[in-house]
Amino acid sequence: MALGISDLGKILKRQRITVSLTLQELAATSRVSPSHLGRIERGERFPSAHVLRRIAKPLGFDEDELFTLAGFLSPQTPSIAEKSQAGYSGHRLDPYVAKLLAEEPVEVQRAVIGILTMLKSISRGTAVTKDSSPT
Amino acid sequence: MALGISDLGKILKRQRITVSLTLQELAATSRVSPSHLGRIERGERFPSAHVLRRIAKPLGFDEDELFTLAGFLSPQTPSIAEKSQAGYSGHRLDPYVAKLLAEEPVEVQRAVIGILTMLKSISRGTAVTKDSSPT
DNA sequence: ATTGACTTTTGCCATTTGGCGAATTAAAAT
DNA sequence: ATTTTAATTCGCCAAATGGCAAAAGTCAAT
Repeated sequence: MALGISDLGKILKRQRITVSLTLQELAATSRVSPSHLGRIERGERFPSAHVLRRIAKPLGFDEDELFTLAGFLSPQTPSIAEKSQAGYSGHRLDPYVAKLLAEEPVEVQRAVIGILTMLKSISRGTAVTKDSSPT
Repeated sequence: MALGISDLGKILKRQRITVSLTLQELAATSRVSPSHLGRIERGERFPSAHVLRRIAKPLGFDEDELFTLAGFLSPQTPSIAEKSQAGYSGHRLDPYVAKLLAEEPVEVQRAVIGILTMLKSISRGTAVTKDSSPT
């Protein structure tokens, strides 16, 4: 990881200072003890996700921004379903398909995959590549 | 939060089963000990963010999806709100399904929907072995 | 200097996470 | 059935988190 624990501490402290909060004040609004916050800032402790979440807004951070900073979340996570519309060029899930399928219960979704897998293995065996697909 | 720890465990276990991994296999690819994974699944331990992050991809989850599920991230993310919020009771696209389907060309994806629609209309209208049950 | 009110740091401790190895349970194979 | 093998759970332990209360350290006005 590119980001050491003490770096995170420095970032947090700098941010706390620029929003001009004391450890106690931040502790009060975030419900994390001031001593613990202090140790986090000087790199003696590593904040858990819960703590990170609590101090995010009081410091003016986005939750996932802080998570990324802490190395919990990787820089930008491409979500497979909707989020990836613009991203993935070759392999992406058609939004219309995603929408329709999402309305089915999960068991049905999985069953669909099961059927698809069967069909694929069948067509692998019999080699029927007919490309006469109507639009 | 609406989601208890044992729910998360159940979710993780179900997902592990559907991708057909054993605890040891998941442990191997995620570098989390099988015993710990087992305890997490049956709700005896709560996974830290690090662990959550490690097991996300092997299970076919999105990182932030799992984080949201675990209550670390709030489901505030604009466009995908329903994905995690309406969440585990119905109207959401299973990430594993999405992943597999996304690897197929769009025509295949559409064809799958076509088949699904056919099956639904069949089961609605006639077909399915009806033994003398008047409605 | 000294008192006073704050802010930060430190000691100590309860609780939890997570790993390792052994034991138990489940599954296969002979 | 029994032996073999793989999978899950249990016991124990090291390490880390996080809180509380007391001990510094700061800075102002006396």
